[in-house]
Amino acid sequence: MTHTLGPRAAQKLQTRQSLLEAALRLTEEHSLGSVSLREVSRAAGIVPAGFYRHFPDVESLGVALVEQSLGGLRTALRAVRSDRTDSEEIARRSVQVLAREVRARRAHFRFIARERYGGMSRVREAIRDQLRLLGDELATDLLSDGATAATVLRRWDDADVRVLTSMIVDHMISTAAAIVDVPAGRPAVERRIINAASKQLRLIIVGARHWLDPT
Amino acid sequence: MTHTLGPRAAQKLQTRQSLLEAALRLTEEHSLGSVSLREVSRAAGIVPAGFYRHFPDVESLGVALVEQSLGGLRTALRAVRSDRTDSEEIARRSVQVLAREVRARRAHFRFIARERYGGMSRVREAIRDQLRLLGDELATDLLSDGATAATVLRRWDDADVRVLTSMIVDHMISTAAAIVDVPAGRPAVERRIINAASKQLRLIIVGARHWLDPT
DNA sequence: TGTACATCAGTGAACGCGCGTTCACTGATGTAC
DNA sequence: TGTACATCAGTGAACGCGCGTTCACTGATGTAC
Repeated sequence: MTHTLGPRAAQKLQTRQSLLEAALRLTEEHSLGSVSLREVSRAAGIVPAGFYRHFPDVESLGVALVEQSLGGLRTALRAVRSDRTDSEEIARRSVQVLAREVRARRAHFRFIARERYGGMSRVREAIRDQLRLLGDELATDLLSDGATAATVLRRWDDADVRVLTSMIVDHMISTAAAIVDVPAGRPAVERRIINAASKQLRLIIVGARHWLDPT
Repeated sequence: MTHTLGPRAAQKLQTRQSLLEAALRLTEEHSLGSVSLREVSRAAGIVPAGFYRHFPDVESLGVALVEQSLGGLRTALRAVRSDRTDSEEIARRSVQVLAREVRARRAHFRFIARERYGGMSRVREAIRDQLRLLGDELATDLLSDGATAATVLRRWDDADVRVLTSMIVDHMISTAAAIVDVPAGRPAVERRIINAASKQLRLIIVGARHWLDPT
């Protein structure tokens, strides 16, 4: 059985969370690579030496942050696709969920966009792994029995399906990056981006539908 | 008239170039934000104080690097599209040119991919501006008289054309980022990425062709 | 329940180091005559 | 062409500062009996 945490363990968890949140906040300005261990510790309200009780270095904290961020997104997207309708509908709603998630956890996505290519190597790796998982899950769902998309996609070979899903995932992350870059308080710009993203995703789907017989 | 540079000005230009190249080399490891003025100067073979004869700070050097990198890509792509054939052909050759450019100036593209979202704010801005120009140029070319694509695209409104071209540009940069991330000496992986990228670009084109009458 | 000892999250001081920036300088190149 | 002065790319030393890491520590929480 998982027995309740004692006060000590609970406090430790809370401090750990403070460190993660502090890093997220500091990452809005620069990338994680230029955030110092002392800065994070200070922002989390502990002394620098205390940092080592939680992570061996800032990069490891970054890896934890990736898992927290993209793990959450995966959960949210799984929920959308679970009650499945046709692929257009899934697409439209996926963008909606993405936009909602991005708004709700803007800092997390800014972090992912920042670090995806710009970050420290283990952080980049962690992101790549999580995005691969996202693509795999999407492929499974698209090929599953219930979805209408399956009737088209079942004629594709597996490699092509993965090409498609990784394109969709890429598009998702680019969209998140673009939304996150919108200066605060410019909802019109944000709406334009979301609009464009929906169109682009629909364009991908139209392309997929006509892939095997382009005329 | 532009008269030949004296030895002094020529030497200055050469040092400036050394600084840019040094920054590019150092950027293969970390992002520019965590490269120090002293590191760059050292790598370029001058004393730290000498740096200020060329740039007020590392960020400004970054902006110069963006212009050098993406300016070159724009020139190369303009050449591809100038002898125009049908859009499918343009697409295929664009990916080829991109792949060739990326191989030829790998460090430049790693830099762009790194800094696009992860970098310092003025560098990000410079990249955004250059990519917007790339998208504009592509839109102009696609709508121009000679291209077959024009017969389809002329029925689109301008905003939709820009949605399409920015999608293509995004795809291009993602592809470059992916290629650059390939560990050296894994040509098979690189070929797989280029292959996938070509398919994805073709899928975009198929989608565009059927955009106005899906079914 | 009470006691004696173990654990360990967080402390506070100390260290050596590379950083960005300043400054007065040097000496080769450039310019005016 | 030669001379006298101006320019300015690069020098070298110095500064104060925040950094990552180490260490012995404290005192609240946890555990065994």
